Amino acid sequence: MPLPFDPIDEAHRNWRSNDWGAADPMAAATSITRAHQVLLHRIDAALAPFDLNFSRFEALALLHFSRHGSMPLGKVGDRLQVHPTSVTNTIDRLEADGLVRRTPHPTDRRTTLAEITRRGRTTVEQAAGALADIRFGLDGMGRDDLSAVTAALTSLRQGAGDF
Amino acid sequence: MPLPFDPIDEAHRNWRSNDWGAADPMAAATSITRAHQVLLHRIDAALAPFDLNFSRFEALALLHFSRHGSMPLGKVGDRLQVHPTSVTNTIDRLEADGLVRRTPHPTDRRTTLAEITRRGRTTVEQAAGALADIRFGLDGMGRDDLSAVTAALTSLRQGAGDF
DNA sequence: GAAGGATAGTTGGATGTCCAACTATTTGCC
DNA sequence: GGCAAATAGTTGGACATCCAACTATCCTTC
Repeated sequence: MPLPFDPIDEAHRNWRSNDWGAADPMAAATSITRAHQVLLHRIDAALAPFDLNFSRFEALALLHFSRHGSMPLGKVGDRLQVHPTSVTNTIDRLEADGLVRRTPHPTDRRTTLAEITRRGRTTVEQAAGALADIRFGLDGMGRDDLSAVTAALTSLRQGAGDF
Repeated sequence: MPLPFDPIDEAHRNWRSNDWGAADPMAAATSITRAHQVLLHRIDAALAPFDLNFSRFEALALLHFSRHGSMPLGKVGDRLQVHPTSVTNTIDRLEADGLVRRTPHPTDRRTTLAEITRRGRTTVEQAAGALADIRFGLDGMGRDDLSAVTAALTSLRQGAGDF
């Protein structure tokens, strides 16, 4: 049941004809919002067989690529740009599924390390394959569009102080 | 506390060197996810003085631009691409704040109309101004980047069956 | 070397989204 | 006409995210 017109294009026209200002940014922001929604849905569907969602997958992949297969929880949050409470939640769930293990930091007793297990490694590799199969939900976008989006959003992320 | 490197770029390199496949789509999907997170935070902050979030603002703007200032709840969900439950929640809150009013459909007694109030109209106009002031959280992106993103994501939305 | 402030992680509460199931109405079909 | 199927909206439950507040530990500074 697709709409007979592009809703964002329609909104864009309305904003312009009513002089609400910033019509172009409005269209871009709305596009990003909707794209995120579509992607998340597709990605989570592809990860469901592994009992993962995108957040848990990202955390697992981060640990997998880390030098020692482990990392302080706070650092996980910094890297994935999520709130400490979300890290707690994410790691809780991964630990319950045996994909990650909490370990005390060798010298700092405040710190807890998340360490990926053997099962975590095999799972994340299979899950990565599933995501690659669906091209991260981006089917329908060509190579050019892909790199255009990534490049254009880099300045936004930089402006937000990510790096 | 920005990271000393671009985390998505880093992930991109890891994916390539480990032959996990679809490294470009991965980078694009992760960029969109993070961009959405940044935008939503900035937009919600700008809307907070009006007791609105982005969802409620979108619903209000949709009603404002509608021909009769009212629309069936289901149609609101179709246009904003959100679940019926979310529409109920959104309209509940708008109605509690006196920005919208539920009205029975004149001929179909299953249907409920959401009708924007006078206060809703003045609020949405002020809120739109606040969003225009921050360029929808997209400061840091130039005109070209803006239109590039919107254009590139159009094919994604179309592929998702939006229109 | 002890006190005050910073840092790491968790808990509880609020919000928002989705899904499954439900009620009430309307439509389609014989 | 009447009954099955479709449609509109709501409710309750699951889940994820954030914020504020809290405990435990470390660091700084005098």
